[in-house]
Amino acid sequence: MLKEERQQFILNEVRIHNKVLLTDMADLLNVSVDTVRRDIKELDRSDQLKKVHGGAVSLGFNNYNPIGKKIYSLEKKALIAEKAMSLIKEGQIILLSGGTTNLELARRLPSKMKLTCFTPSLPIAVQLLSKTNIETIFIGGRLSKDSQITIGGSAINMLSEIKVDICFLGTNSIHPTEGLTEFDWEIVQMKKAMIHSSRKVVSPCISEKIGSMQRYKICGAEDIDVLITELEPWDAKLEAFKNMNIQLL
Amino acid sequence: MLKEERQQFILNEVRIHNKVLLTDMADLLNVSVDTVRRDIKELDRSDQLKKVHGGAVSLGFNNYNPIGKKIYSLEKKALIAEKAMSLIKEGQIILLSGGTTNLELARRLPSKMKLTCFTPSLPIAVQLLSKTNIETIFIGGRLSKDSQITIGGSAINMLSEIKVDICFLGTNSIHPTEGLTEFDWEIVQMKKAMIHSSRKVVSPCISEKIGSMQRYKICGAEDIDVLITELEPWDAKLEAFKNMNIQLL
DNA sequence: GCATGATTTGCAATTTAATGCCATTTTTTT
DNA sequence: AAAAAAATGGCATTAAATTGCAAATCATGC
Repeated sequence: MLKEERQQFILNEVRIHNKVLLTDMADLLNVSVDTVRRDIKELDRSDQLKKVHGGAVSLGFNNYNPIGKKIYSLEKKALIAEKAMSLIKEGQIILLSGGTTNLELARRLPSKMKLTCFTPSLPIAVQLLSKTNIETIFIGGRLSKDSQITIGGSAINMLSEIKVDICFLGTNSIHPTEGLTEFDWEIVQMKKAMIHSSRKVVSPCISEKIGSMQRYKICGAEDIDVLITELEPWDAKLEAFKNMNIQLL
Repeated sequence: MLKEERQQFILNEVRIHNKVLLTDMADLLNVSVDTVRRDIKELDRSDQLKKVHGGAVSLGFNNYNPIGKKIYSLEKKALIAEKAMSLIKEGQIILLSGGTTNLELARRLPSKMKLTCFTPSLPIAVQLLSKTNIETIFIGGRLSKDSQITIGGSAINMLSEIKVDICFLGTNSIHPTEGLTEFDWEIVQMKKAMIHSSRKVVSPCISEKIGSMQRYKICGAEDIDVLITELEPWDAKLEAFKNMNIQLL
């Protein structure tokens, strides 16, 4: 196998997953990690990806958390995404907020399923490009560099003009009494607008985030219709949500 | 077997597989690897493929943009992008249409330059994410899967609400008398709206596209302010544009 | 037909590049 | 602070490139 092929492969993996692990690449390509490291170093020097400790990430899609940890919670997010899939039916209009869990969901949407999909998230839009039967409508606005979604008046304005069947609301913090909270004020505004534009609100949320709280409130826990976690339905952490008319998945 | 035949065969293999191994070719053609090496060297010198350690790959083998399309005539586009850079000044508000030439331009924008940048192009937005001082505003709308830009009423609407200093209008076809033309009607609408929102219209355009024509008209050649090509200013192809009050770069 | 010169091809010696391995240092995680 | 994972730099091994050279092939003009 040519060096160029290998590098192309790595680049391709990065394009698809937004990140790669050195060890995975070494495994898949049957070369030593040193070689992959050298390849990634070259690709980094030629600005085709960004080298990070343990692997590489695609340019622009900055992974602020270390890559190893990310992979770990990725499994939970994958599980949540699988569950979320069961809520989606052919022909529906859905709205995907940002966040890596929703990105996992977007990745899993079958190419053959006819859907209309609104999103303010750049990585999700990129992911949806490859799904031939999904019509993607991007919510325009000012791009926030760290969350990689559009925010601001123009985006909220565009949201105010739509009504979708289901909104998958990437959730950073959820608390039985305090509800859904966020660190960033502008994102709060976006999420409020999203809830307002949706008939049904689904909150995919990994268990670590249950019970946590941040500065600004988006809505009460009772305002969401479905809570999806990677936990089994009888888990203690979910107890507090059981008499709230929330469907637990 | 003639040398010509052999080289044609190699070229064909490259076209089909995007790569060839030196040893495979030597085997298939029953000649020594030295011969194949010499053939590949010749083909490389005449720009028909790219020679690499151990074989050859097709031209443009690793010219991928962030979303995964190959960029052809990268060199020319890079040159145009460099020229275009000279038109941009700190603090300006610019509008970048889609197209790979503009993508090259976006790639070159210095991270430290303060700019506000509107774009309906997904790859360009991704590229701009990593530029810390550039505020990016994404024009929302329906995403066209092949051009990877947003189109449709919503996008045009958003464009109608802005006014920028310079618009870099990726150009598919330009003709001295027929003006700028496009194949896709929806993109025509977008480009018309972009022109309308801009004080100054710049058309970066590789020389192959000069003189060509497509189905729908965007605007007359005289409606653009600057034409940037990779050619020298005295090139014959540019003659027709010289008495049109267009700045040539 | 065949001698001549140019081109093409294969071979061998040498140089260069790619890869893997390992000891050491740095970074990350616990 | 200790342990684990990853990065770095040096070195050895192997594969490939380069160069020079000689043999083979070819076109040509006589």
